[in-house]
Amino acid sequence: MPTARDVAKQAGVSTSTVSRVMNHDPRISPETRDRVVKCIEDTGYRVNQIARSLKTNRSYTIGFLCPELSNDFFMKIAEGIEMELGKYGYSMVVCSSNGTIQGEEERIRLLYEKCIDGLIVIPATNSGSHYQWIKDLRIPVVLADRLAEGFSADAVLVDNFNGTYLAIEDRIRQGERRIGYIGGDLALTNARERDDGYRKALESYSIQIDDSIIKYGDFHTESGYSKMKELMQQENPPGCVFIANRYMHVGATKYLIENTAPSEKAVSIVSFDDLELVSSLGFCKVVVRQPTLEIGITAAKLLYDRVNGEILPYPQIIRLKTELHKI
Amino acid sequence: MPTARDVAKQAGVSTSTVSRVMNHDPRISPETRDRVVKCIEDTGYRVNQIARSLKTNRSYTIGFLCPELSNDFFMKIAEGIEMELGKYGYSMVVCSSNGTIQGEEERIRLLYEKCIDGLIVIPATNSGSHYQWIKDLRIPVVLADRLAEGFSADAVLVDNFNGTYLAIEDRIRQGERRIGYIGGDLALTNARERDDGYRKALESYSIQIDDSIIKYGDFHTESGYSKMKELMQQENPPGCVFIANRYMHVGATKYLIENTAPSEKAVSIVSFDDLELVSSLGFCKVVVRQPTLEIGITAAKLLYDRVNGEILPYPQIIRLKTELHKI
DNA sequence: CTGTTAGCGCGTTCAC
DNA sequence: GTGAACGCGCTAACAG
Repeated sequence: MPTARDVAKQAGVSTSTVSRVMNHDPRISPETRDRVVKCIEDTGYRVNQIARSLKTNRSYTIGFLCPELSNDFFMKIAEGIEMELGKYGYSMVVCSSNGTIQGEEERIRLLYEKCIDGLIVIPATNSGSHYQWIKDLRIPVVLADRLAEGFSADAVLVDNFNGTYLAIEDRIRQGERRIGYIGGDLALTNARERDDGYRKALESYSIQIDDSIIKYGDFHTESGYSKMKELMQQENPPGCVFIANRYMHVGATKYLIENTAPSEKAVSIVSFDDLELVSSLGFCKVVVRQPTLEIGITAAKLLYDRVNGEILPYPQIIRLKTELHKI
Repeated sequence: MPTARDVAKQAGVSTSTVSRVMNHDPRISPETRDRVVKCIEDTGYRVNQIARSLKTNRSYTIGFLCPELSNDFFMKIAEGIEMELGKYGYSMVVCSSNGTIQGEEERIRLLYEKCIDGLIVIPATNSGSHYQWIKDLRIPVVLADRLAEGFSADAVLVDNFNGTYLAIEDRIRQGERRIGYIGGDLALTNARERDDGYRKALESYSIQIDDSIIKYGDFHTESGYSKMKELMQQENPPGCVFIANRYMHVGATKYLIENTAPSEKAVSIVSFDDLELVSSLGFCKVVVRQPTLEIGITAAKLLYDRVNGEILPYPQIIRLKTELHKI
């Protein structure tokens, strides 16, 4: 591991000169620069970012905290973040909170000790007061996908309400009157907004809300399966079901495949987010698509601006548009 | 951001004492410790890991480099790594190589500058000579899922050959004689091993290899679709097809759903890795399951041992068992 | 048991 | 245009 000193010695200059060359300081003679550059290449010298960070107080590292890693949706967001911040030489420490507040607290402390320049988090629960701690330490925080109660901060979300509203409206216009609902945990703001969109759409068309065809899962596959089962086993099942996210959509579809005679396909599905395959299966008629990669990119841009002291109104709540996609 | 000095001043001790308290140095009087601990809590002091790293030459950070982030398989591995190394206070910088050597080179340099203690990589291509650079700099490297040519290192893989062999054998015993194959890019060692397993199984049962029903995709959904299409549009399509990974399995299944009359289900599928849904669809009869999370955990353990100078034969090539799962 | 000293590798004055 | 000197926050070596 050659250091600046090694390069300096070999080039017959001081370490400050090496530092200047590394940082493209203009007031350095071409000859010296060339000589130093050559020695840098010869020795294979690379700045030690740790040492640099200590001096400059910037780590060029940001944290990404989400409830779980093996989740396509979260990781698509991560991908967007990496794409965007990678351009500026940032790297990303990825942490899983395991869906708990304790997990989040632990990870946040860890990230703070690592001197991250900023943090992007997908809240695991509806509670966000513990984020305040790191924010007070002057680390910019950007929420993604969901808001958190008790914590006001920059956030990048999608238009859950309108997306859902339009999807339901579309089904109503197709003549559907009895539309069931499989939602997510209402503690999560995105789940709540989708819920609101569903109810508001029915209300707008003077359709009575029927609580017996409204079920709440946890955004995971199994709950999609079991909730769809509950719906279908009623004496008067809905003719169409809205499902609030992709994983529950998979589970619900699984139930339908296993329990529907090939001829009927009585039930249709409307869903937030689709998955491969699902569209070929014939159950799903309409999908609300969200710009997942964009969520990451936008959050990264926002964080970048905050880290670099860009003057923006606070907080920035950015809503990205969803898109109604008919299959 | 309070520092050790602040705590020291407040507790009326020196910074080394604070440091000792932080590091649980036993030779420190209970009274002093208590006083210092109290001041630590009062000030909200946390070690600056950057400064610590500079001194100790350990960052307690490892790198995880993989071809893409929005990939369930890779991220399941990442999850395993985080679970295991998180126990020891490590965090993980996640980078995407975008499937290219240049991407890998870039990221590796970045990670080196960040002074990672070790690196786990899922090779993007069959070429691995560029990993040598960081290994020569005394950073332990562990490969996951695939090997890379021109680079000998620790690796955690699954038993691709046997897994495939047994799956094919099972089908042969079920009376299947004409078994097609949709493989991955043979540049990847895991794809090659699965290929060998397929061929060897046919050979063992004296079944002639028929190149017209052997196709190669790229492990992504679209290629699964198009290769299955090619197979099915032949005059004499296979009655059973082995598919070498989950994403191609999804694509292939998609083709079958869209092009198979509900009554027939003429073709059956055997696959490496299943996905939700796929098992309910009736096409897939046998799946070779790999312990994905375990790959990550095992790679992390191995890396941990290397980082901590554990004496182990070099290189360690660990093969995890796959499991034949009938649906 | 605890304080003093030195230095990790770099960037940044401030001289020259 | 370049070098010497200092300090970022911490830990390790040596005293006492």
